[in-house]
Amino acid sequence: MMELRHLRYFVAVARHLSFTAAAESLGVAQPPLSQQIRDLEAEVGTALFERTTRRVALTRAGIDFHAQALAILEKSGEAMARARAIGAGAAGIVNVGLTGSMLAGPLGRAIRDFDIAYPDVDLRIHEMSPDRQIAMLKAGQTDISFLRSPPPDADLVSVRAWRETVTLVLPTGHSLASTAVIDLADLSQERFVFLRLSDSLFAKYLWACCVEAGFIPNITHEVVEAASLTSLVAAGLGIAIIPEFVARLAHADVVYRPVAGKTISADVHALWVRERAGPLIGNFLALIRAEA
Amino acid sequence: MMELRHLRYFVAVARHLSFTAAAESLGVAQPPLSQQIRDLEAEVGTALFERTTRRVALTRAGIDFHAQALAILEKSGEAMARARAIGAGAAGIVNVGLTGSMLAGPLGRAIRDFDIAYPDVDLRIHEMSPDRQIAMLKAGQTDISFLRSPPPDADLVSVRAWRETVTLVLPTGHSLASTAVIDLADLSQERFVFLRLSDSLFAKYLWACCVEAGFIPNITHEVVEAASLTSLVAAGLGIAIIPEFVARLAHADVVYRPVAGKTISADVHALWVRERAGPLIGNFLALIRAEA
DNA sequence: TCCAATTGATATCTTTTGAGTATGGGTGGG
DNA sequence: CCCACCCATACTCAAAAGATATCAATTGGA
Repeated sequence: MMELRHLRYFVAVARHLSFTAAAESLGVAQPPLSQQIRDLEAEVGTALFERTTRRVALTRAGIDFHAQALAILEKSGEAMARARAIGAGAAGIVNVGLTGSMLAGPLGRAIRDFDIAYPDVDLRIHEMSPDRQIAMLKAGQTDISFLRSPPPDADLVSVRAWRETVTLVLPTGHSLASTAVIDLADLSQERFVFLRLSDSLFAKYLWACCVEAGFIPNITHEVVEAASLTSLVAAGLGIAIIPEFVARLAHADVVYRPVAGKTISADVHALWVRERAGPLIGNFLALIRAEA
Repeated sequence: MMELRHLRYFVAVARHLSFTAAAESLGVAQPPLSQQIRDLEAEVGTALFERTTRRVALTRAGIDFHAQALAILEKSGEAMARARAIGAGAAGIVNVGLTGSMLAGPLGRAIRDFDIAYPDVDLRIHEMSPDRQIAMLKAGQTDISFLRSPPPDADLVSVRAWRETVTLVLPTGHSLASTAVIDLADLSQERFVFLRLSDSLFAKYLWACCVEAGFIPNITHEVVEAASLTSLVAAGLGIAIIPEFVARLAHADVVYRPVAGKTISADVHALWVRERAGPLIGNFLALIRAEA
């Protein structure tokens, strides 16, 4: 059975056109080299060298085989190097699931840093709704996803990637639009747009903050995507409290105001399937933490 | 050192996702298989399988390596098959040198037959002057050449490929143009165009035929290419005796007449460098002889 | 023309390593 | 909780690769 050794030996003899010289370059004695070439020729079924005791030359079959052998040896080395790089987390593909409003924060900078630090890694961004992100993760179509306060799930690992502060969003004509310092308790009579309470831990947390401030928020609409909140506010359907980085996506017709008093924070979590966690996920998270 | 065996074993395990099943399909026991995979992983430097005692799965590095390994194994088999085919004379490249006037005869049909019989052989035709053909042969740029009566050469093997009869070429207005039977002796007072006597054995042979017929030909021009003779006759510079197949290339302004009496024949020889003679040359010549 | 030097092939012995057998350990199913 | 299945480990054996010594053939030079 042909082995790469045969090819290595063959290439050496073809390069030197001398068994003695090739053997020396390979660090073996000449007779075993002759033996291996002989075995190779028997396996291939035709002579690859024309040899007199004085000159060694490639046959036509040998010339063709030499080109093939070089390619095979190179490909073998490449395959090992690639596998090694992937194993070490320096190469491969990472499919990242996220919502569009996520890129304005540390994640956007981390992606840029990652491209520079790991040029052999193909980082693919998939912008999706939060529930679709969960589905894609479980289907194995994405490797990691970033969500604001996702529901707990037994199959998924969830760690906090970074924490954002929040900001109040008001329509431009709102009575508080020109007020500099607004406390949460000042909003007790307002109508609110919220993230959907059933799957957003952040929404539940906000609710609790309102209750603590002494009122139950009057929620007129619940949406799934954080960036949609701003649009609803602009449409005059209520006011909202949104993560700071979402506010980076500027919108006419609204104004942003900090919320005074107790600090309200929005956590972004990274999620992945435990069994599919490759070394790249760790590398990526490390970069995000460096940016946050 | 990685060998093809490692790849074969790896691919088998990847296919079955089971060491036991893979070992059975390979015809080896399971422990050596485990050992070889272990060695491979050590060589590559990263795990290729994730194995519990219950399930075997490819790692990310393993998935990539599997694709590479399949490609390498396929390429290895191909390389062997190709070399074997070339060695057996069923594949490769044959560079054929010839003059344009040669293709009208058995050679043209043999080339067609050869393309059908040996589809993996690339037959390349190089149309050249006779002396250039000799130079190309010696330089190793062509493998075989076809010449009418070439000069003997110690470096070259020369065998008769086929024999053609000859025909007399006259300008249309010639006094013998309407004569049915013409004997060589009738031409003693004519002006002739000949192939160059210094390198054409055929020309020397024709000269000898004329002498035998009782006259010394009055040669007005000597050329190198047989097809040129017809053009010179058409131009009224003399008459010529040319190989039969050259007459296939019809020309206005000339008429062809057989030469009565002793049969005059033109031999076409195949030439090649003895050391560079591959099996394809023999195959090609066999087809030509079948057509002749 | 002949001798010496060089090179590849052959024979034999040694060493390496791949393969087989026996067995242990861990996990999932009944 | 135990059994069965599967991969890993330990040990032995055989096959094959490698080393050494030697032969045969060819070429270059005297």
